[in-house]
Amino acid sequence: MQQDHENDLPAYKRIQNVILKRMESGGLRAGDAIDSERQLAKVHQVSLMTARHALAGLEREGVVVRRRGAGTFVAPPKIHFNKLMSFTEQMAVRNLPARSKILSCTVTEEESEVAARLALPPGSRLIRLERLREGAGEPFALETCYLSEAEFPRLRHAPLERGSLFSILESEYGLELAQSDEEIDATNADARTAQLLAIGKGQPLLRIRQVIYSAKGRATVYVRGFYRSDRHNLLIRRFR
Amino acid sequence: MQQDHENDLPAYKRIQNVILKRMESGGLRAGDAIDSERQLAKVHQVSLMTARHALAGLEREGVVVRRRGAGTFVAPPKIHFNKLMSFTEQMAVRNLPARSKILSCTVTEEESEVAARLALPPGSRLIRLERLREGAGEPFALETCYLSEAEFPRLRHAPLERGSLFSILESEYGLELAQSDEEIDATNADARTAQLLAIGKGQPLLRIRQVIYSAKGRATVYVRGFYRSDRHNLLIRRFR
DNA sequence: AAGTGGTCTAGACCACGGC
DNA sequence: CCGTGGTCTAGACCACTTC
Repeated sequence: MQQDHENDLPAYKRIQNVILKRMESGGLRAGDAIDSERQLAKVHQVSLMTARHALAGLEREGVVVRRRGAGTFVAPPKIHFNKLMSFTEQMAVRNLPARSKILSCTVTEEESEVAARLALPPGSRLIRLERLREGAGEPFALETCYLSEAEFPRLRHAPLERGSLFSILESEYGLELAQSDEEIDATNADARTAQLLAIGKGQPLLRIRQVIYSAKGRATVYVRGFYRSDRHNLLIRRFR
Repeated sequence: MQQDHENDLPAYKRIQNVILKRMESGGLRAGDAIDSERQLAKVHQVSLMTARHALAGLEREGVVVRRRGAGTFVAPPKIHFNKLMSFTEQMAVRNLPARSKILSCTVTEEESEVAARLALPPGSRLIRLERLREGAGEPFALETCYLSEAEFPRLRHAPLERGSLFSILESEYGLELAQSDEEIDATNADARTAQLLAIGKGQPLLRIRQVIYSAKGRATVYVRGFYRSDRHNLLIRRFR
């Protein structure tokens, strides 16, 4: 007997899922003890190394803390540092209602610099989507994102007003987003941006230019955003 | 026979060290194949699981890439994203000469908000060090950092003009810096800051407020910095 | 002393990659 | 096809924490 039985997941992942589900459902709270390796091995009918593998994976992801001699415990609620999240998700964390107004959605062939950042030849046809982001009824940010039209042909006619772009990419195109590299600086609002964001001209803005990569390492989306610095705060964690 | 022989390191760490040493010495370059699990097991006289454990650890740290069916390879040189670096170190990466002008170095008891961020009681005596950072002869940033005077009594009389604060803390006080949490937004330069940074009043600045933690998890340094956005670009990597 | 995680063994079969 | 990493077994001893 070996490997999976009921479905095609490896045993260690099944164990992880059981634990994760118990945490989501509230059965396990921060600080609570998780079943020990030996208990898990017995309950799930696997060897000790497999139970260990499951817990080690959860520890690497930060959802669990292991203390020798003591046990394995649910990690304290993690603040989402350096997490790539859609605007919708960011607002959800803050418990704010999110809305997006689509200002334009066109195809351009003349943004060669953006094309280069997406590793596409100059002159490539790019979907250019400009959106005004609102949280709690207040304008929050002005975001322009670019994607290859060849790669996402139907996207222009998708219900972009409703769901987030991230979720459409993930569900409709099976795209798995993995990471983003971002370039951050400060600028002053020009007249149009100021008007859209309902602030005075010359007010300071955070400018974030990000290249979002898929799990396969492909540069997939380019986003340039201007964020009201009185409404938005970037939180970053760095390591030595 | 089991566990270590020649020294008190676990076998999997000894294997890792052998590989790391071979990479440092140039014997292994980016893209080169590492010995397979089975080879390592045979060479180091350990079981397959132990050799696997060694490679899995190296992969987690990003020094190695594993491809099923193909092998394990030295990872491409990693660009240092989200790395906590001193100003001096940042300049060194860019090959720019770094200089700092100390504007003031005093003790304050009235910065209760900063004290709170360092987990000190309000009214604590704090060293307050204000420095103008210059790179390539141009003013770059205005940084004010705070430390507990009780914890670093001699620091005020250290040669701060010369070495970086980081290196003094690490060498003189044996302090091991581990991470920093940073809050980033944009502001406009006020009159004094503008003059010091040699820019026009109202020009956009990146404001970074960071709490630097020691390896023991203790909040040790608080830094508030204003960075010329025309000279400085923040690079960040986020993960999904 | 009892229980925990950390390390380790000596094998096994599977899925995948490159030739 | 053969070699690779991925998963897994059924145990073992050690170091540590908690009681």
